[in-house]
Amino acid sequence: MRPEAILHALSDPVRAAIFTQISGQGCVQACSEVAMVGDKAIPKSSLSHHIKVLREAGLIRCERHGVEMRNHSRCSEVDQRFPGLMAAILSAYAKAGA
Amino acid sequence: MRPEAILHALSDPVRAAIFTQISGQGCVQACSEVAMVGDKAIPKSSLSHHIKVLREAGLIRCERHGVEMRNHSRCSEVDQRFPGLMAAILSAYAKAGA
DNA sequence: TCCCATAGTTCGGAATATCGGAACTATTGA
DNA sequence: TCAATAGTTCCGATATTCCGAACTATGGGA
Repeated sequence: MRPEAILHALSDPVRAAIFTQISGQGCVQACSEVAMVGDKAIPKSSLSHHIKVLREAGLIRCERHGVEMRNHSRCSEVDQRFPGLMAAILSAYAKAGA
Repeated sequence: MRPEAILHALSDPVRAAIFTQISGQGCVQACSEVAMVGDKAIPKSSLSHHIKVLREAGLIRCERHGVEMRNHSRCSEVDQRFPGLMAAILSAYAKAGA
């Protein structure tokens, strides 16, 4: 879980939005449920790539449940290792988006 | 001053190291003074590019003083806009580097 | 003034990464 | 076994990054 990977993962607004969705809603979402960012549809190959980047950065964990993949946020683990980082990043995006 | 630009700028360990140097030492450093990261020399064209990325992200300000360029950290301005962000990122790198 | 040294920037091509459509794989239910 | 759903992988187009070489800008002598 390297800081550069985390920052890189979240330096893409689309991935940041996906991660916000995943960590917001009870920490579980199938990929197809995050396929819209704003009013823009994300092609599924791109979505798959984004999910992979988030996973490899250690930000989410993915489990197959039947035919779908569930994405769990790993906020608390990240926060334990890098206190305040997630919160600061997400609130920066929230502030800028507003 | 967009969060994605800040995260992108600092998602490169070399740039993060350069920024740490600039914001550490009294907030002023000529480019040539940050040309070493660890024991690795940064080619000056790359350094110039890195400085530009940091500048465009709003993380530093550059002023020409005679023949040299002085780089000032804009920590406090960034912190005012996105509280805790800089500190969290730099401390994450510090922790990971150790 | 002219030339040189110093400090950065810009150019350009090679290496690398990203995006997204099309084809593929995995799982479930009929 | 077949069809449908959910993701992944492949691959070509595009965009980014890296860095050496050439260029620009400033100041200090002779």
